[in-house]
Amino acid sequence: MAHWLMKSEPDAFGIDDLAARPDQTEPWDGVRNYQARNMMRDEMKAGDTVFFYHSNTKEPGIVGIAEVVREAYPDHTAFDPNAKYYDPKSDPDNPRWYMVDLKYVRHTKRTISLAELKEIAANDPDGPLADFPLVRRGNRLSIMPVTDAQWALILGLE
DNA sequence: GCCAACGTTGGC
DNA sequence: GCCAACGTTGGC
Repeated sequence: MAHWLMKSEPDAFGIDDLAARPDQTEPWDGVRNYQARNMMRDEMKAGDTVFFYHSNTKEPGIVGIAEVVREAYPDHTAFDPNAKYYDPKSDPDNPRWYMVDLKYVRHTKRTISLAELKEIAANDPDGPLADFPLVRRGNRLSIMPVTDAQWALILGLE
């Protein structure tokens, strides 16, 4: 089972919003980045576990865990001219954008902050977090893979 | 709110 | 196919 980290702005859709959804499940629509799309479309499998990350907030960090419950299917919001992430170049017969469904698993016991993860990476340059994209300067990927070692280390910080 | 980093667009 | 301009992300 693979692991992932997915970013969301809590002002737009946070871990509490996911927990409050019917069946605690939400389609992860609006991804308009090819690298992120490719990971969702080609690699994410049902049962994969996900660190839910809050970005663009006072204390950015990992706040919860979710699970992939539906594998990639076309993101229909790209076809809707009234949708926020409408993309006129995405054709229903040849969809450009995909989404998965995420289900809430639990909150982490505390926020595992970006600052803390960066510090660990800096103090252990050969450790599991050394090549974790999240702690790299200028990283803007909204979806990234998490190795087993990274997953275990981060969960151990709770 | 600033701004660095980076992806995308479009002219040539 | 290059690359400047532009838009977005996201930490601080």
